[in-house]
Amino acid sequence: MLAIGEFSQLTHLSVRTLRRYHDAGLLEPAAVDATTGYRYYSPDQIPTAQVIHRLRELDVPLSDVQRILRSPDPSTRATLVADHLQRLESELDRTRAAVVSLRRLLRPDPAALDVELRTVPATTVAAVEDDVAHEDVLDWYAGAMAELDAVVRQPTGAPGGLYDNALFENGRGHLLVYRPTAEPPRSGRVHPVTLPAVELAVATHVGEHDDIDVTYGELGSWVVANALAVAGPVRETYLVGPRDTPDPGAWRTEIGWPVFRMAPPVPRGPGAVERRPRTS
Amino acid sequence: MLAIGEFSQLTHLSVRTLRRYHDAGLLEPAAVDATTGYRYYSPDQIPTAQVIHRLRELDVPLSDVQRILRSPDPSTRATLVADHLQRLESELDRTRAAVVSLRRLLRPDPAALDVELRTVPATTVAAVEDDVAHEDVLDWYAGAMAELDAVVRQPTGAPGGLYDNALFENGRGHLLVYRPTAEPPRSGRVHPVTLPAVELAVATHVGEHDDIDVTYGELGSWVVANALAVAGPVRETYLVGPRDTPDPGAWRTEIGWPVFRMAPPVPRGPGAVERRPRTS
DNA sequence: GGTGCGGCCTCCCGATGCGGGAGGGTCAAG
DNA sequence: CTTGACCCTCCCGCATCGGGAGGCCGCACC
Repeated sequence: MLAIGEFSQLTHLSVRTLRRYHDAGLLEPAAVDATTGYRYYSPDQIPTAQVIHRLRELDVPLSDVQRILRSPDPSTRATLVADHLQRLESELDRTRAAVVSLRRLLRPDPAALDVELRTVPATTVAAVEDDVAHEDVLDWYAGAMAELDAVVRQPTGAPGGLYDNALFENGRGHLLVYRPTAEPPRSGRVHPVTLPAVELAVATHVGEHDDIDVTYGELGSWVVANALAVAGPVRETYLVGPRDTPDPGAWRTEIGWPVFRMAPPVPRGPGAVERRPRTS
Repeated sequence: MLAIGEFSQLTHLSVRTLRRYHDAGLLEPAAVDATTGYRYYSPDQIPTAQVIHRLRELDVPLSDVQRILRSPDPSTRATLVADHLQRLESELDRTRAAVVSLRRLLRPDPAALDVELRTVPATTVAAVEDDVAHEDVLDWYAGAMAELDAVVRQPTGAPGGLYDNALFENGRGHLLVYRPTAEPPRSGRVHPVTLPAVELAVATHVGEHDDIDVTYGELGSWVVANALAVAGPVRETYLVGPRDTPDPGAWRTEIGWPVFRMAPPVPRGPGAVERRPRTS
């Protein structure tokens, strides 16, 4: 039996941390003196303590560590651990993207962005839509696009998506991906949707999506500078993407921000009702 | 001028977060209405907001973000950013090591560790020592070893180190690295030190140090199982290391834990004083 | 000019995981 | 028994984010 200080030396976990893990039910001492409250650990607990230590180094939350330790058979355990490693991978991707994006932001003199104002008529397309949380977007997108591809046989244009602004503001929002086709089918999650007519401020993003936020920002600046206001979900159109060519440098994504001309500060005739709608 | 909600849409930062960044002095709105407290942002602030967003994605603390933004010339800025990328790199290393170590811990049936009890006489060696914080250990070690190598011309044995237990318990502790030699010189930080005689429980760790903590734990179990107690700083001896061969699989590190035989629970004669010292 | 609702404000609290420190009991060498 | 290291509990602070309450503001609409 080991006092907490000795156990601390053997496991390289601080005494404080060991007490916390006890309170959290993560690593119960083999014995606790009922009168003094002294914790005593068994040498058998060293491996467990080390597993906890390593998982914490991987930023696995304590609750998940507990779940891993509680799972009795090694295969469940291995699965849970593998899930976390997966999470680490995707975090790494995110980090990589942030670095790319940051580089572009800090570049001394960025090239001016080409923005085009385009009037888009209402269109009926085959679509998949859902309310999705920010962190699930990539997975959801992959699934939805795959389903669209499987169902839509004869697309008449590039695929695209509509992304609710609330997605970024509140962490979740309404997403819609679509593929234009002559006779939009109804199958599984796929169903016909009529996209409303809008006026779009359109810019084209070149390359991977790592730094697409920068293009978003530049487009946003342009919109504001031209006395327009944002109205409704952003539209992305995937002109050239990974499905078309493996070369990321050739990818082209159109970003279209629905805009409304701000009402000029002059008296208007009774019929000329053109208001800036609420941005929802 | 943009209200906070519009600015939020353009930058993909939540309204709450924008307010926090204002309070923190990170991103001051271009104008604040004195009577209502309404924040108004200029489109020029979009790039700044995005830089903040990206830096935060890289887990740069707000205070450092502020420092980066406040630094006027781009080269200082680039240096600060590069420092953080450096930090990310080393974190990545740490993560990789944790994964390796975890794999070994979760291996179904680990091979039993060979432990040897060895009596080591007092030795005078050339040493560099210091109080070092946990996170600085690797850098300190590299510098100290380099200095030793430069000064000690004719080593008579493998290099080694003594590592205070407090290093792991409290996050900082006393470190000493040494090289045995016939006439320990005194030069710069290098000076002669007499290592006290100890009885060591010795195990050999094979390969990189990623999972050396696991070996530590197994050695610790052995020590406790054999009714010994830890006394004093751990000793590592680098029998074969990166300086000897580039093949990590051939590296050999001896871990020696100073131990004291626990006093048997029988009355002792007056001269037979053999006590378990306090572990400090 | 009034109304309604969405946007904005401030302030407080919780989660997370770690450490610092106060105040006091326990253990074992001498 | 004394002494000093060790252990206990409890409270607070850190950083960053989100939730929610309670209330003012502004703008489209009538």
